[in-house]
Amino acid sequence: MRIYNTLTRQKQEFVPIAENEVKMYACGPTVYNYIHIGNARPLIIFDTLRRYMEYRGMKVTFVQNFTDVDDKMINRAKEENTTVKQLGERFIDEYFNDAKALGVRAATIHPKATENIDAIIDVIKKLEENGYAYCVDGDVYFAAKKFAGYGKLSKQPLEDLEAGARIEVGEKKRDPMDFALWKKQKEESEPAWESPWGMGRPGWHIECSAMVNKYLGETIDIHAGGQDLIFPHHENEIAQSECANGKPFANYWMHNGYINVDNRKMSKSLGNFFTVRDVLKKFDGEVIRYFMLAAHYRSPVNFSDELMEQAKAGLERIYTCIENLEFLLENGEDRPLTESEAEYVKGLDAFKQKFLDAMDDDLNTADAISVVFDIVYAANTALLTESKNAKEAVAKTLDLIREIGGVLGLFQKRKERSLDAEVEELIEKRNKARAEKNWAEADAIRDKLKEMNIILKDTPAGVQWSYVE
RNA sequence: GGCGCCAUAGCCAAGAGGUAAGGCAGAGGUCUGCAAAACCUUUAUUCCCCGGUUCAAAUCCGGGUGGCGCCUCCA
Repeated sequence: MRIYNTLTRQKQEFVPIAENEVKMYACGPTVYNYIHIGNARPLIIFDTLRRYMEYRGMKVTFVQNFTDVDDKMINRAKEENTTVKQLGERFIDEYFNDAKALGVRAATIHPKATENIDAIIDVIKKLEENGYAYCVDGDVYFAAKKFAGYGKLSKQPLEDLEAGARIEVGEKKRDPMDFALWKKQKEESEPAWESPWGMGRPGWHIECSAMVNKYLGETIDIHAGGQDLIFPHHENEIAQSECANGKPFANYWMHNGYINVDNRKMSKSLGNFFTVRDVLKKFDGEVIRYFMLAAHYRSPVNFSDELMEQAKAGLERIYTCIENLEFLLENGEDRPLTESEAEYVKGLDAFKQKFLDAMDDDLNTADAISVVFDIVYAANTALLTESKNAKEAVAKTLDLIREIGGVLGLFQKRKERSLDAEVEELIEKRNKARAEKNWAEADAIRDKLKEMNIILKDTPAGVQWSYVE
């Protein structure tokens, strides 16, 4: 598998440190609000990457943190008249609700900053020992210029960075490029922990370094996140981890592109964001997931209702096919494949290979989805027109769609397969009316069922029904 | 100012030297008692523009134009 590595700005063959084992870390959300659709993109993308690697037989340890203490948390807790702890707990719960709706599995480990203060302090201590950190009146800073590799991820020359850097009022850094590792407690009400530098809390960047180190080790395979984290967050993580451990931090850096609204980056700070929760009121989580995976993860994508409608319609084409195949399977025959069916089944293998090739090429999920449409087309032309198919041909098609879907986190929904007696009776009555060419009654019954959200289709293999919301 | 990304049909979107995938929407048709679904036909002689390299360029190089991002909390 080839992966685009931000560190080298190239697609590279992915070679894990330990054979068939992947250690992967992604920066998770700060839990002071519902996640927005822009947060959803990396969640869905890297969940898909993890699923694919597992599918290819690798053991993936995936760590995604929750930032549950920082300025935003503190401010929000004040506004809501609650504690930082309660705020964090609430939105971590809400995170899992949204993630579930998006088909995003829980990571192997979801560590919280507040539960890893010891590990964080240890890293800062190490940095101090190694001469990269200094304490000024209870605040601890990282001396960026001491690290020769500073800027290697963002490819920013240090001088140019410095020109744009600012020093906030009240900060006591020695150099504009330095950043906080530990922040002194300013008010009683702020959450704080004991440390060698007094009561305080961790800076933002250090928690990721500490958690990677604690849960995955000194060097990991993949570190992932949004492009906006490249600088300064990921740059700082590299500096902290490599200076503490004296070893490379992450071998592959993966960064997803933004979600835009009217071509402008969607972000909490611009206020032009949609929460996942809101979008879920209009569209199924699977539509969101499909939408995200229909474009390459590194390119920017616009978000709008219109685009979501398009995504929904595309997804529906696939589900219609799945439903048709399920119906065909019920009515299929247990018999050997005919020559043309055998030919068709052979073609399925080619589709699978195409899917693997797409995913191997830097997670090209857009191409991977187009393979599903290829399968849909093949099935529609080869199977749908027949009244009796060999069960094997139908089952293999369904299996392949579900297999690919399992990797993409799509196409797993199964419709309820039971009808109540009243509906069964109506369908029976309509069949009778149709046999007698009593079209008026047949249509009346069909309309009535439609009102009950049951849609009937008269197919070569018989009457097929489906339930719609 | 520094660093970087993007531009492919009405819309979305792959393709990254070998002659433009796929989806959505639209139009016409086939099938159907009528529908639905599906299928067929149709929608880019051309990939923002201008040069160059090459037998061959949407793909590589140079120069424009337009849009966006990071450099400050952000996925």
